Amino acid sequence: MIKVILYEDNPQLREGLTMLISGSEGFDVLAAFKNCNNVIEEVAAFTPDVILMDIDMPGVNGIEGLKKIRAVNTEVKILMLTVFDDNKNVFQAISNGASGYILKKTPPGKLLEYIAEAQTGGAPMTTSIATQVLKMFSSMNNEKGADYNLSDREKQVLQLLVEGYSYKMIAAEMFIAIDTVRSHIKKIYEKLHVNSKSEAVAKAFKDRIV
Amino acid sequence: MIKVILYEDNPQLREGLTMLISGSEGFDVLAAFKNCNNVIEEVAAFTPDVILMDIDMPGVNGIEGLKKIRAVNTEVKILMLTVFDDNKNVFQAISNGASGYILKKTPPGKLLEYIAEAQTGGAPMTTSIATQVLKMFSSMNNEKGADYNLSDREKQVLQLLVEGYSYKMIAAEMFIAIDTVRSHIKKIYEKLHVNSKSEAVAKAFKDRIV
DNA sequence: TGCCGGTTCACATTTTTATGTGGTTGGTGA
DNA sequence: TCACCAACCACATAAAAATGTGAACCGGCA
Repeated sequence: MIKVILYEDNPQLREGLTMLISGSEGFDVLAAFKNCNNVIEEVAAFTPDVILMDIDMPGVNGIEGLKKIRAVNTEVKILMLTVFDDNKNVFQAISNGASGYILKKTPPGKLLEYIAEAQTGGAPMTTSIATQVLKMFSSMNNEKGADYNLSDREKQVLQLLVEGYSYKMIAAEMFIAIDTVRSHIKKIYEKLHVNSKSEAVAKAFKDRIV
Repeated sequence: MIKVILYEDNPQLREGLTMLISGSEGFDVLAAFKNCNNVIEEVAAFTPDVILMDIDMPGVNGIEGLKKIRAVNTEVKILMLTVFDDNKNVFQAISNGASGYILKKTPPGKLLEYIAEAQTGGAPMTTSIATQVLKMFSSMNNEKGADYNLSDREKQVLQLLVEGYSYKMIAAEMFIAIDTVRSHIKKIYEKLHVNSKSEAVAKAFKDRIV
């Protein structure tokens, strides 16, 4: 028996979901609330397996509710429920430890399936959500394009600079003279269009050269 | 009719998948290859809707194949296929524009469903993969914890350091004497446990102080 | 009230960086 | 073969940064 509690401000939907879930074999709705004002106490009292959390609620919204719960409980599964596959909310939800993110228009059968998946540790999401998540990821990491034509040796020097090595230490590490380190760094600065160590380090981080 | 091409080095699996997919209503396997050596030409020649790409292939592996395709074609759907829900590969795949990521042990029915979902723009993934993706996301954004008790003024100085300002420029920017800048920076170094500008900058980036 | 931390400034010294101007070697490609 | 460039090294000088010591002012807090 999977124990569920429910946060949803719309009375019709709250009733509907409760009936749907409680009426299904293997599921039980312990309680349903119309806001997150006492979410911590309620979760502690009912110890549910899965929480269905509407995002668009007046007062304390679902994301806030999620944060509150996760601050004290990292175990319980929390499924975020929303009408929109809104970019910002998706990001907020999953970076705050939501177990899954599903649309309200999900058909009843799928919904139950998702709850069950969440309970066993899966991360159910509708494919439209998954698409968003993937897009966010790929937009985040792809832009490493410019490597500024740094040579291998120059990259190595830059790497050590980033790790806080002084010229002397780099020379020792790379078995070359300190003056050679200097000339490498001079070239690096030219290629990166900077003129100080810290700028080079910052640029290395920003442009993900390292 | 969904047009599929297939990259898989294992002959049995290649044959099996081909038969499964081609034998299903609405699906057709145009071709199946055992490596990615000519992936660009092949994709251009067959113009498939969906590509099934094994990750663990000798020679040019699936991730490389993915990159090659995405370099010239951002439209075709590419489903990555693997035996492991390996963290690094998942990350690599989705940040390089994979349309979905599924395990080989996925049952045949589900597999066809996933291909169809991919074709219509969804992002199919098994729940175990989705869990990984979510974990990656939340681990990425949550850790800003340590702010090292920097005072407001110290944060401001650090901010300017990161942007490549010299002591002199910081003094001018903040309307204080250069010696004051020095003492701020000294304190910053103490709090961050570093002893050079570039280390401080690197730490600021790593720990997301800025 | 006295102490603490943040902020401000000053002076002095050493170390590190930045810049300039050279040079040698070895491999690559026209 | 010759030009080019990465990688190596040297010497010199100016600028910047790191370190040390000391001190004044202010606000909050015990």
